[in-house]
Amino acid sequence: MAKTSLDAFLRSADTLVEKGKGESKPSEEKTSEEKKPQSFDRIPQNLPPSYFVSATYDGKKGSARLKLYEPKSEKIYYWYDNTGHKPYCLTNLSPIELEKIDRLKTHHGFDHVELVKKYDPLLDRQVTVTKVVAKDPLAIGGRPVGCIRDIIPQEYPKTTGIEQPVKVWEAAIKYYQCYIYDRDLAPGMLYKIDNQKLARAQHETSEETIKKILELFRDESKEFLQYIKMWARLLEYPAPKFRRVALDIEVLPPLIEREGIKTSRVPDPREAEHPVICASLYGSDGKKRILLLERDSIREGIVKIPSDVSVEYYSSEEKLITGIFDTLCDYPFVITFNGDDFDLRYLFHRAQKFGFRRNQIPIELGRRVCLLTHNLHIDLYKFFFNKSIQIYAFSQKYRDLTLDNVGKALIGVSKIELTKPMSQLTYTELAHYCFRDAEITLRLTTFDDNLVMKLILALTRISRMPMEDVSRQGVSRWIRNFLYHEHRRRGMLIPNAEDILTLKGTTATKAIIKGKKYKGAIVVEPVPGVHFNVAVMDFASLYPSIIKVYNLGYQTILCSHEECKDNKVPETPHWVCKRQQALESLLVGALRDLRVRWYKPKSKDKTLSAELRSWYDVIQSALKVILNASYGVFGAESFDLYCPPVAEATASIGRHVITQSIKKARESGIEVIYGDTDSIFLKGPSPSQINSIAKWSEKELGMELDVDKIYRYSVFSSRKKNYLGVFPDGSVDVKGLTGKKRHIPMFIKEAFDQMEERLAQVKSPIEFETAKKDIRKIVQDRYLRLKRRDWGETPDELAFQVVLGKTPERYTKTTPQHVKAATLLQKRGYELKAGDLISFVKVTKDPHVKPVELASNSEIDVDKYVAYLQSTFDQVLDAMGLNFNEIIGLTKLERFM
DNA sequence: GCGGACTGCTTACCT
DNA sequence: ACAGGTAAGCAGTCCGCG
Repeated sequence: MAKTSLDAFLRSADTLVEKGKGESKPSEEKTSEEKKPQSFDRIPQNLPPSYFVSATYDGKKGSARLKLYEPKSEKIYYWYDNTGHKPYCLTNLSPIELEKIDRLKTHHGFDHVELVKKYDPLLDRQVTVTKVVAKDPLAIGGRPVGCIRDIIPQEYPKTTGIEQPVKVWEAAIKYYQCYIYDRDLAPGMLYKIDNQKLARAQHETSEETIKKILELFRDESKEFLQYIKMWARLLEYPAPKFRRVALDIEVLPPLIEREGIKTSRVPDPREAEHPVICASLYGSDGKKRILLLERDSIREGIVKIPSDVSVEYYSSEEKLITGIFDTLCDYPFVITFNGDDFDLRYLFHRAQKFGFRRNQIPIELGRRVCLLTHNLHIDLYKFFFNKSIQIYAFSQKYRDLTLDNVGKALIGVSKIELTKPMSQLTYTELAHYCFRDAEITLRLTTFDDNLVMKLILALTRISRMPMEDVSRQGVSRWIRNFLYHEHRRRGMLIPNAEDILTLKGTTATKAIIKGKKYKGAIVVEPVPGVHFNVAVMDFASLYPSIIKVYNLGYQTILCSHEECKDNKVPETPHWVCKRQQALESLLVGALRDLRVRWYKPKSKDKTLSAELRSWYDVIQSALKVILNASYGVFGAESFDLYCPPVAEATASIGRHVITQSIKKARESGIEVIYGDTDSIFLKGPSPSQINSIAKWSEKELGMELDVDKIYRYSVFSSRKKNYLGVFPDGSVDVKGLTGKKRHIPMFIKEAFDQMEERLAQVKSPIEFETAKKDIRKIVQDRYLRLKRRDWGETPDELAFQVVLGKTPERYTKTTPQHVKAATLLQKRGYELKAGDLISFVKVTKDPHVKPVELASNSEIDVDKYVAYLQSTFDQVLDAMGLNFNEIIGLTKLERFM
């Protein structure tokens, strides 16, 4: 092994010469015979219980290939399908008619046809369709032209006597997904292989728990209970340890001159023109390695690297790349940050440049992804990019999608700052820089007891997708997938999106916002002022509850039965089926109930072990992510079961429910000071009043309305979605106020925070009066500091920070201020793209904005900042009976002038 | 030619 | 590539104005 310990590293000069001669060949040794069968190509006769983590189609074998993670040896094993399962699609054209299509019969991928019975959920009846079976999945629908789904004609001339339009179903489903559905497999669960047969491995302790869970739902229907049981089985199962390695590479691009400054461009992974000079591999097993390419240009003295990190030198780039590949194959899971688009893609092309043969590169190159042949690649960039994950799993803790930002926000570790170009770094600097990236990447998956890995596993189980897919795709795919799975399991035809739309595509309400498809939620006009003793009641998962209780789904909305037409959705012409149960209603309903009644309470149950509690917490947050999107997807055109009236009905029932609740509260003599979508803010309610409202809701609406939080007091202006509440423990809940928004200058935010601190101390209306005096002082002080231009050496504190929604060139309709500033930056040679954060200040001279890094104190337009200070504080001042102008000492006359 | 009223665009937020 | 509703600031447009 060409490993050099720290000591050797310090004596690097000698080592360099030695390797330069090529005497030590780490890579060749590692790929030798004894290694290979150990690390992959494992096709066992019998396999101890292993987690089914991924599935693909193997073109050479012509069958599904599953990857199983065996948690004891911590290795990936393969299993190839041996049941003869084949890809197919369905059509309503009869075998006789299909027989007449020459291009189908002679298609190289065509196998045979057979008749099958299915239930058509749109027609609500049994149908017989033809299953067109193919030899390989690409023959069905994988290619742009000439695949079976296009060959089966869409229209027939009248003379043929074929009346109904010809349809093809289920042709766009990925083969491995189809395989999972048909065999009712559960990704993320334990399987074993007995005599070459794949079978579920049971888990004893979770069966005990499932009995307990079922008892919670004794009143529910048998069908519903089955779903509770199915989900509980998937979710109770504990998670294994995932042995994994984080990878990060550094590439050396040439220097270019820009405005006299030497910089470089980000290397293009498709071209892979420049050398890979460093790679870091940070293993969950504690193995930490830095692989460096020897370069003549580097001379350096004594260096420091933590002693548990091994540093290895490679005399050529080929050997370095081989070294990386060998390690990647050693681990069942490989973690990167943007490896799909950079690290793995670069390595793939770079290896090709060096003439590596296809089987020497363990990377499967896709258009948007880079998977690994023998194991699994999780790209954390894709996972953290997911909006639902950002908001609901990590409550917006990170906003900029860079490794530095996510690292800082979630684990408190930043990237190492580079002060010079890559080419001028010493080995130590380079090693440190690269290593830190790999460290952050791995630690993003280990923090909070491996939260991220567990979350991905939980989502894998719910969505029934391979781990690689679930970590890369959005919530609408997850939801579509478990719904598709259920269709197959129950012998239901999976409808084509256009058929749902033709039959049930209309909405009837008018949205308040221009350009939206239907009316959404209600926001109650707040009662301005300071209110003491406020109880906030809300419906736990309102929309999922509605979907469950009102039996909503694409099948049941606007169904074909006369008898159901009187089962109207309030404020709409829509009706809901009384005969059939919607799949969405059952599946989403069961998930909701499990979260609210089991996982959420268990995640806080101190009698459980910390380990179990943490698992339950993962489950409840995975469920939260799914449930929060379960209504929205029906209104999203990109969703494959897109059904606008389902979304519209959900929102409409939501409005009905909240309106009824407000009415009930007022009738009980409680003042409702605010409400938004699923919540009502009650002023000074008695416990019995709260109790009676909760009871009423349960009985009349069939939904749980509970106290969510209590405020010692709350402050409302007349603005909706804008308020401040102080909890009994003194912590402050700020919603929607400008003072809390991320884009405002620190200088203003600081003043706002001071006010918040002061408000936290207020316990009674009397104390409020003295707090008001202090708040006046806070505002006054900020105002005077602005007037004195007293904010520091640089205008940094005054910078607004706004995200670029798109590349600057693509703002064609207007040019907002941050875009003006961005353009100025571009002129200086910065490359800007969507998602970049622009920091700018307001100045007196013409475009009135300037990027903060180009601005000086003297140019600042103080009046603009005073105006901004005013509008920020106005949101709370008027509620407290204060006036900004009066505070800063303007007389009425001065204000008028 | 200029200012006010208006609409539209954009971002950040709430549920 | 889940929805709609709200606030705020600014860009751009229209219209009146002897």
